[in-house]
Amino acid sequence: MQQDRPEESEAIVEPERFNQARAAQSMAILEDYVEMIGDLIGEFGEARITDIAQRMGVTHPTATKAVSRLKREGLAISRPYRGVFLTDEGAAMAELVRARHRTVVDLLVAIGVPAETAELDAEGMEHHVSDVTLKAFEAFLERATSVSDTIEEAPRKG
Amino acid sequence: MQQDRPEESEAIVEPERFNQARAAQSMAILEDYVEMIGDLIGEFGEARITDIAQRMGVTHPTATKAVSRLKREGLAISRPYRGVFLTDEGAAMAELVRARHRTVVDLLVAIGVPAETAELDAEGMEHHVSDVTLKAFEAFLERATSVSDTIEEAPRKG
DNA sequence: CCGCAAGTGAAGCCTTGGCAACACTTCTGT
DNA sequence: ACAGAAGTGTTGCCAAGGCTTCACTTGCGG
Repeated sequence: MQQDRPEESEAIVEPERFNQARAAQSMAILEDYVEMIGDLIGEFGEARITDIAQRMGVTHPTATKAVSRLKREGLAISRPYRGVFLTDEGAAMAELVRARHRTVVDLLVAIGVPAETAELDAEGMEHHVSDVTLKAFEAFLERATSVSDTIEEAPRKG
Repeated sequence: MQQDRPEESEAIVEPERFNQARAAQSMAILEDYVEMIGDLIGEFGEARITDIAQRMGVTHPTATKAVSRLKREGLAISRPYRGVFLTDEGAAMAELVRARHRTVVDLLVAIGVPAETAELDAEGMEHHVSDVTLKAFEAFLERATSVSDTIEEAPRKG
């Protein structure tokens, strides 16, 4: 019953994608928090633990712990009983994450996914979208947009 | 500096997508193991802990623990020092996961993502693709396929 | 048939990301 | 000015998913 085991090369390549997926996962929450803190600072001028916790749907100790990790990673700073702020690095990450999120949502919508579903699914998917894939998404959207312009604007003008 | 806080409705809806993403994440590893076990059974007639561990890129105790969880969830069965097998439920899940994986990879490729990158990114993304989105992917692929048929076959026939 | 290598299991540890409970600050209204 | 409410921090707990180490079965070769 036992056939030959896969070649060495296969055996080594296979697990890599799982390792990569796991690595992406460990960044995912950090990215979510950074983006959220960026949003809050944009809206209120500061990000408070309670607000972060509420928006992330977790309790405040969980948010505190996450912020600790962000500080350890050099993405955020904070002083006791004061708000949380992003470092330059953190702000840059927030911007990238936000842009990627938009692109993923736009792509899903362009593919034909309902906007609300796109928003929900993008939240989980976005963290696994590599730079290469992101570029492909952008290129596709550009093509799709010009096509829909042709279709939608022609009658309007006519 | 402090503006008004968001409306109640926003405050409640916001966290939902994170909760959903987290729930998907907790299923992700289960799905990966189930699919992998299905693959191994298909190839060798049985799935052994060592092989599962090797393919997943983890040590064997980790695989053992994962299998324990699968058994607890009713997706797999096993006896000490014997292989691991899927229940009907587990086999059904494996099939769904496999099909979804293929669809996601195909979609990425259709969008213009290099095959190898598509494979890597799909591994992480697939677990966050809802049924609605999957349906949209399938519909898009059907359209894209017929279009490329038109483009590719026309010159061939001419 | 018996011993040793490979495979498996079990225990214990780490980190992460949740939680609740409790302690302490800050802020606010009287 | 101060008491209570709201916000924040701390501590300790849990489960999951990693790991290493060690013990035990299995199964195969001599």
